[in-house]
Amino acid sequence: MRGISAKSGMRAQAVHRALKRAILDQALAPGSKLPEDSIGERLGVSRTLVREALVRLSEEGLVEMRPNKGAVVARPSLEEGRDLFTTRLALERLVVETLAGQLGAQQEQQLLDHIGAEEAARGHDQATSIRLAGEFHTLLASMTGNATLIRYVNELVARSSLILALYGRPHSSECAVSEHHEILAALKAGESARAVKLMHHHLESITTRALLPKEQNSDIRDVLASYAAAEGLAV
Amino acid sequence: MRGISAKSGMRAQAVHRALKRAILDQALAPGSKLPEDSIGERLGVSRTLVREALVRLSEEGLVEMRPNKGAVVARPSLEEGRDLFTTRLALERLVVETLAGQLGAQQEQQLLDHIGAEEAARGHDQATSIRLAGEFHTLLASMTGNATLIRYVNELVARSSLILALYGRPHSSECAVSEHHEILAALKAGESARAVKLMHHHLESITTRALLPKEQNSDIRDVLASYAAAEGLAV
DNA sequence: GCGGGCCCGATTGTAGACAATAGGCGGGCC
DNA sequence: GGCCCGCCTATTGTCTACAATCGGGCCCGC
Repeated sequence: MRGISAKSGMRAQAVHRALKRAILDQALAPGSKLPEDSIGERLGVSRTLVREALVRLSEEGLVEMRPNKGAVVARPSLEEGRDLFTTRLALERLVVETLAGQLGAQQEQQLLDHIGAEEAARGHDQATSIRLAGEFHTLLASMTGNATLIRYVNELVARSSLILALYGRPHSSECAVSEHHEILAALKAGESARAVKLMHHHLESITTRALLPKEQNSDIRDVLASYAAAEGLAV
Repeated sequence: MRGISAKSGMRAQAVHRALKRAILDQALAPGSKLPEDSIGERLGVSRTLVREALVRLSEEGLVEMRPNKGAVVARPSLEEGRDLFTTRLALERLVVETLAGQLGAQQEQQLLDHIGAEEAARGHDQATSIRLAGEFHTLLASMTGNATLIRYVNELVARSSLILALYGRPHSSECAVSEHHEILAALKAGESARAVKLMHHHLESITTRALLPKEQNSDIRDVLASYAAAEGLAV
């Protein structure tokens, strides 16, 4: 079985996408080791291509390459996470400012459809729900037509998944769908300032809802308690 | 002569820096071909390392990799340039908002020193002058301590050099030093809004001073006129 | 028993060989 | 004479082999 099929030149890209998806799906959790041979063997390519993919991913901030020690899925600190959301807000602010009052009918429909899909997935498909929530933001960004902006928003949304995977509560992104709808409404109405305010509130609430619960749980005994219970150990 | 000396693991990075510097110095002009063997031979490394560096540079937007056709120094269109500056403004706005009223004495001195260096270079050393102008912005960004923000501002400043190399008038960045000084003053005074406004004006004036002279000169006859004159052709 | 240094396996770092592709050149066909 | 087609070369795409490095375990001296 060759997971990667296509012709020359596309395979490096395929490896990159495969790893990226695996990371974003949390099939590869933050901190996981990424040995070049194992990956290459599993994907049917040589270390060369795996290496290229890892370099790309490290440039995107999804993977950390430690010299002579191998690559791991990035494990951003909570502070890095907060900084990331701060930066993300600055860029998404530009997105809504650019888009306010400028959406074509087709784009509005596309956004409505997307929100519909989010509502459909809500509650019964956690993984899809989270993915769609992120894609709403990348979809908005893509409508600006600003290549640099699109690229950065994509990167930051992807990295946000890592942050939420590490520090987010379960179910924390559930109630965001209505906020997406409000943002769209403000954009349609051309109310730039309101759209910015809504986006601000939206991202802020993600960080406070999901991130702030920083109960400095660095005591390894507490951390291990639930695992111990799951294994029938330690009372 | 081995331009690259250091020990294992650092050489790929060295190649990357060498190429990046060459591009930013315009020793490698936008559009230049970047053949892997020639570069490797010149730098005393194998194509493997050159390739890794090129991949990194392409992720940073300084190099464009066309499948099976080799890499070239990126040649952003004028529209991409404008979008880039729009995005850059959004991020630098965050920089000054973050920094306003927060600068330590040591940081203020560092910025003053830098502006001093800019003034010293003004007029008689064009290349240095341009480089220092960019570094003022990366220096500001670095003081935020926001890793993501720093990284993106660095990238955009670097790419801005490409844009200015392609579309900028000579001497266009000469009068910017005083604007840097004004921004610093606003930051010291903690006047966030004024700092934002100054930064906005500063970047805007770069784009209008240097970029806007977009006299849709797509008629090849016009484009060639000056070259013809320089060669004593075509009257 | 304990600490430190050496050896060894696993993994990364780098090079060079081989395969595949693009684009130019020349020959042949209209 | 011009156009199309198939070789040919230069260059990229990918692999495999070899060298360097890290971390862990073992042995030894204390």
